Amino acid sequence: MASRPPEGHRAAEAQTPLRRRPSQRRSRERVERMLSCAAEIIAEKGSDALRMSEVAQLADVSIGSLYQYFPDKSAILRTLAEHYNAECRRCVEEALDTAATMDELCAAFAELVDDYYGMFLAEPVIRDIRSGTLADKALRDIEIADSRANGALLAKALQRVRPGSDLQALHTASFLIMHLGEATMRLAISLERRKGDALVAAYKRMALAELHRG
Amino acid sequence: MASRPPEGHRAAEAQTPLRRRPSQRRSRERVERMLSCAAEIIAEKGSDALRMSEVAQLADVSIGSLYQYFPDKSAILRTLAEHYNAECRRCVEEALDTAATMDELCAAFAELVDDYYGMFLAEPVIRDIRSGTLADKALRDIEIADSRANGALLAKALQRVRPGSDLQALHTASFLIMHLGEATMRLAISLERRKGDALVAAYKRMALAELHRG
DNA sequence: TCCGAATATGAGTAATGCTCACATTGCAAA
DNA sequence: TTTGCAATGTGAGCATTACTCATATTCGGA
Repeated sequence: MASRPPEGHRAAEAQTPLRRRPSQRRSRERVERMLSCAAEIIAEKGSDALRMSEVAQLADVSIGSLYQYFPDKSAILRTLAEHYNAECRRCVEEALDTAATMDELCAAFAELVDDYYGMFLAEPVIRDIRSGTLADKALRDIEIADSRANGALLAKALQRVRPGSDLQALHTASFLIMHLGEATMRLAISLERRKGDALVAAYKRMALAELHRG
Repeated sequence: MASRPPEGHRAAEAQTPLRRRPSQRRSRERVERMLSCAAEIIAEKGSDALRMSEVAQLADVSIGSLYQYFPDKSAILRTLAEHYNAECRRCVEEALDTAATMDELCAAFAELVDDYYGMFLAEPVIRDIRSGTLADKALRDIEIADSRANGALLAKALQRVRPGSDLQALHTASFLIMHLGEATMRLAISLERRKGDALVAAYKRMALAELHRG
């Protein structure tokens, strides 16, 4: 057949969900358009209602072109998810990296939780993609990897602030705290606002207590 | 095997997902067969790979008959989920209702977590249906309702053991603890065994600390 | 200007959830 | 027993949708 995926240059290259890497400007812009149109549709109707044909139509692109770059529907969701996760990770890193004492770290974490919650409330696409309303194994794996990455950042900060802790235990606890944070957000946004707020507050208390204990 | 969902006697009975209630013996047995065959397929290949045509074939029933009772595919999953949830709820109730002191309650809770984890590990159908690998809004709602019900049981026990607490806060915390317990299980079973065990242990510590604090 | 590679196209295929018009069976009253 | 109606059973076929592929077009550089 054709020359297929970008003949792997570096072995370590994380596999892009893209089937074909757009090299010319035209195609790069088209891929951008496909993604933003997909996000638009998700924001409006939810990812369950995402139809490949509709993405193509809205992006003014043929279905064939869509599949030229995205091997399947899930690849679009994955690309969007990874995009948003990378953004969030930067926030987490920035928030936690500056804390020098335990108290500062706890304050930073508390603020981070609120920011995260605010983002879930404000961003329909994030809300939808992470809402677990997805039948996508790959998406779940991405989410777990994201929790793990955020957990690593938290563990690093904890170790800096209170050295000498058991590293293994630190990573486990941090991973869990981050993952349960996401679970809490997902649950909270599916409830009426007041109850959601209360849940997030309860989670914050629980997580902070765990941080203090170590 | 079992005798169907509780034949709705009370008006408050939640609406069965069944489209039509089988009244004659033949049809009752057929519906049983449909459900157990569906469970069998899920155990073998996962609910993603569940095909209505395959359920019908395995249960030796026509597709038309399947749809005579289950309005759609999701209804099968919902029925199974509610069945398992009811079973679990009975365990939770039994475990928590006998505790008379705070220490007893904590011990009961700790044992409950282990039992729950064991069940997730042992039951492929539960594992699959609750694994979030589902694109089903209705399923999510059922799961949330389940957390809420289990949370109510925990709140009741807490109030008995340590009266005079803020009821509202108690319910919020209990709901969250139960829901995060499920989130932890789901995460744990998708990891290698050792790491899963460590996560569950970490969750247990966190939850017990929260119980003690109140 | 011209060629090979990159890119674009959309009619067509396959898989599958679900419907519906009709057939069969069970039950009870006549 | 017969009869009639409701409950139950059937499966060919419809509708939707993810995805393919043979072909056409465009781009970039020689």
